[in-house]
Amino acid sequence: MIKAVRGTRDLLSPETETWNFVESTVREVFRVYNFSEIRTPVIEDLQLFQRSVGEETDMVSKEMFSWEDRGRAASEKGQWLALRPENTAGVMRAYIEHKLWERPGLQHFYYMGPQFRRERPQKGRYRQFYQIGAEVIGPSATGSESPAVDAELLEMLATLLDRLGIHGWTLELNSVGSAADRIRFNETLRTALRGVVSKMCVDCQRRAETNPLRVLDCKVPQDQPIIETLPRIGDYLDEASQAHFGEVQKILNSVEVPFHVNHRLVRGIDYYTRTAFEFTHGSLGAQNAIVGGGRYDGLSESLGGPKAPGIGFAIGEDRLVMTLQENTGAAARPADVYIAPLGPGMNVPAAGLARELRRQNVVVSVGDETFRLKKSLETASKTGARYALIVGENEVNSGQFALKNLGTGEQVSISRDQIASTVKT
RNA sequence: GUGGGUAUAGUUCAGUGGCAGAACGCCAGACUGUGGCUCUGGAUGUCGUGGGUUCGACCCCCACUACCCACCCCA
Repeated sequence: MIKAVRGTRDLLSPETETWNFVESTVREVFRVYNFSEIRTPVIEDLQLFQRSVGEETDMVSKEMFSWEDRGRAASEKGQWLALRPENTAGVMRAYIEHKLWERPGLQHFYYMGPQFRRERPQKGRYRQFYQIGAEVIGPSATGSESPAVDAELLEMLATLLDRLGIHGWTLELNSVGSAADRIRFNETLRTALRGVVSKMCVDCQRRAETNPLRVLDCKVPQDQPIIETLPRIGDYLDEASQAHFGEVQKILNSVEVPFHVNHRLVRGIDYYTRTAFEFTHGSLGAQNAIVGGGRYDGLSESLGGPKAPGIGFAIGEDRLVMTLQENTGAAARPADVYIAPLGPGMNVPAAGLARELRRQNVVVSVGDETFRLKKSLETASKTGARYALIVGENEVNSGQFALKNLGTGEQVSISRDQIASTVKT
């Protein structure tokens, strides 16, 4: 048997109803913040991710699906392609490629779609997973660097989660500083670690070399007291970054979006600067982040574009749906009417009736003339149809159809032009 | 990439070195144009794959694969 490949899965009804609910709510909420949709390709040039996400990150160095495409001629070298592991880089690529800074004002984008990372699957983590994200990008003159943009984006997320009925989320907020701040802080951190790292877990010993920032993220209980003694990035921010971070918090407080500052929050993508954040949810097990994001003031330049600061986030849709299904059980959407053709030749009038009703927006499901009535009614009620419409010789001859309410058991005989209105009320 | 667990019917799971099981679901009949309830019957299947031990393996051993959970990383 051919099966879905490792880390991928089929989404079936009724779960797809929850996905549709999420996506339509997202479109509604994002619309009032005046974001518009962007769709970028699933396949991109490998270099796009090497230069934005960072060559040294796990995402690029270990987790990417990439391959060399065939050249046009057999002798020609092919281009290295990759399935996108995230969507911010693609959006920024499109922004630069189409010179979207020429459009008036600050650009507000949102996207939803599959992303691909070749990781070991586990709860809330798949090789093909779905992200819903938004990005705000523009030249400095459009106000793209303003802390108000950060706060607005976070407020939009809070509104979305509330509207979806997700309770118990927490917003963790930090500032990772400018690129220059990060370099200075990394030096300091490395120095500080030199004295204590031998007493820490093996992972931290490795991180101290490869990516010292991640030591702050360590969850091993024995390491916690040591981590408390390490320098905080908050103390190494330049004045502008400090002011920015302060203003973001001030606005969030004023619009009553609860958050807490987590000085140890760091993120695994190179392009993040200043504001970094995560929304987490307790019910998810180890993969508890449902949203992650931050500011990326230098990303455009690193992709060869003009200065175009921005900020964005990505929601893990798979994880979000998981939290939702613990609260609300999604129900499959049944038909309004199940048409039961009864006896030879009845498929023909049944098809005509079905077409007529569907034109009036009635959800119709049709049986087959070979079914015995008992079987038709049974199928109708098992699949949740609200009404059964019997189409037999008697009905066709008289023009009066038997319409049975499957909830109450009540049955009426009505003419064909009364069916739609009866069923809808 | 590392560690642990699991693999038997459509689903959830029992099971024993000697005929492959239950519940639910599915199909049919009882009831020829009236569902839900009930009763009766049926099909469920390469017991994950490949080797080995054995008179005999779904069971014991080895390898592989897949899934789940965790690490790592991230959404």
